[in-house]
Amino acid sequence: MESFKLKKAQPFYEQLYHRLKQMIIEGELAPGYRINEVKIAQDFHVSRSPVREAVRALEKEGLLVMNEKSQLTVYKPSLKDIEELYQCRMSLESLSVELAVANAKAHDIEDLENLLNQTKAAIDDGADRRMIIEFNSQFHDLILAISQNCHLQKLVGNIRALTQFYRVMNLEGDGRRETIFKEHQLIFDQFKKGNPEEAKNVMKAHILHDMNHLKQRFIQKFPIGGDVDETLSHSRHTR
Amino acid sequence: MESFKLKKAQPFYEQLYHRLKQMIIEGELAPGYRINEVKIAQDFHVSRSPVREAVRALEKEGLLVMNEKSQLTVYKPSLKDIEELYQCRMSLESLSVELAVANAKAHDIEDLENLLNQTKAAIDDGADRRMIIEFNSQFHDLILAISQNCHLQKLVGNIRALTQFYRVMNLEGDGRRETIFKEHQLIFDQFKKGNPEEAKNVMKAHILHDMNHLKQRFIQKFPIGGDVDETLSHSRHTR
DNA sequence: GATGATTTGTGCGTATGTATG
DNA sequence: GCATACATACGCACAAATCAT
Repeated sequence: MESFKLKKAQPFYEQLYHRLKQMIIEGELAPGYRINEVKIAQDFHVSRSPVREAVRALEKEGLLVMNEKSQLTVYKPSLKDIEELYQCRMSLESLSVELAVANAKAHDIEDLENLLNQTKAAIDDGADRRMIIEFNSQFHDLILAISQNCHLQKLVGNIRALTQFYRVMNLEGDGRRETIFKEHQLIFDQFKKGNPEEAKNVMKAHILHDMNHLKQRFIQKFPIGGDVDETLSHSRHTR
Repeated sequence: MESFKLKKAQPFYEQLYHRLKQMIIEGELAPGYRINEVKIAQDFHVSRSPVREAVRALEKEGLLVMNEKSQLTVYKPSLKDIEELYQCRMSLESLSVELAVANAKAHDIEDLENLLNQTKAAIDDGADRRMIIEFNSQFHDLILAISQNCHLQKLVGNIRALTQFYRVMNLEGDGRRETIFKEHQLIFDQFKKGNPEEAKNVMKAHILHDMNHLKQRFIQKFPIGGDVDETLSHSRHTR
């Protein structure tokens, strides 16, 4: 049963879109899980109309997948997806940082520095995983914002939902927090130097490292054929 | 022996999505035009439910824009959009061609060559604009297909709708058909040489040239503030 | 296959909110 | 402001497709 309360502010379909997205990314809706419009509607105490509209949007983002028989299931990560998505990220985010370095005003650089300082403090405090993930995401988002290209932001947004699937896994392993932080620092250095070309290279290397780490973790966790989970598709009879 | 499969009719919301998209790209629905769900539903003799679902999808693609008061209007091109979108294309399609050159099998290279030959023939025949646009798009699409990265294809698809807005304008001007063809040829040369790195550069240059040409045309056509059209918002009383 | 149970697709009524005069 | 017209958001009912037995 779902106890999430709907606020009347945004339209229902909008709120449902965000909430369902969050549920998928956080694993509340397991990969491969079959979605049922009626059940969602009941859980949220709304009709199917807004649910359907939200679902269409999630489909376009790849978080929900529809088969030939109009059945919806939750996105299921795979090794090939990691490779494909991180190739895309390398391409888009290296453009992002290139533009950002070229555009950056003094206060932008300050913002980045503050964010890194906060992150450093959080790491030293042994802050919880969720917070580190959040700070790391913010670093990439801030650069994106500084780059001042709305369409680029949208595109990165389009795959972000899927890449966030992997953010948790990305922190697993020895010294990952520190490694990622150091690489972010390297990117920041190029902001101070005002060198877009080199910033691009460092960003590309950073995302490549993440990708390689993820691929390795993924193979370790799901050695056979890359199938994430077959057992969860039955957890449907909640109601 | 192959069994003959009948296609099941697509759901209305799916068909509406494609049709509306086409209408927007081809200018049947003018930029800035205010969309009315009820009217669309009446025009297509369906109810508002499938219209709403189609509209949500188009919104996510940026072809329809919703303002704070829940009013929908058709996307309106701008100079800044040209720059932003073509920067994104440079990034994504240079990745695309890089991967494609690395992956390309003999038959892929043949396919590309055939396509270029057809294009050449069409240009020499003075074929109609629509056909040239189609061939040029196919060239980029084929490379994308060869690159074998589904997510990359999706991302390019996400901005394609908007860039197609500009494809017509892109052919306007002296010798544009020939110029574009020559640049496609240069890209193809790198396939034969099997040089991904250089293919990338040539592709980037190609899209940059298109962008610069478009910006110039755009300024010529809409000198004041980049506003495409104010007069068309009235052409609604079709029914 | 035939039948009942699910689930998706679609039409339509109504409430709420927004523009217009 | 006020009344009217109109657009959108949502709920609900029924039809069509699919699944299970």
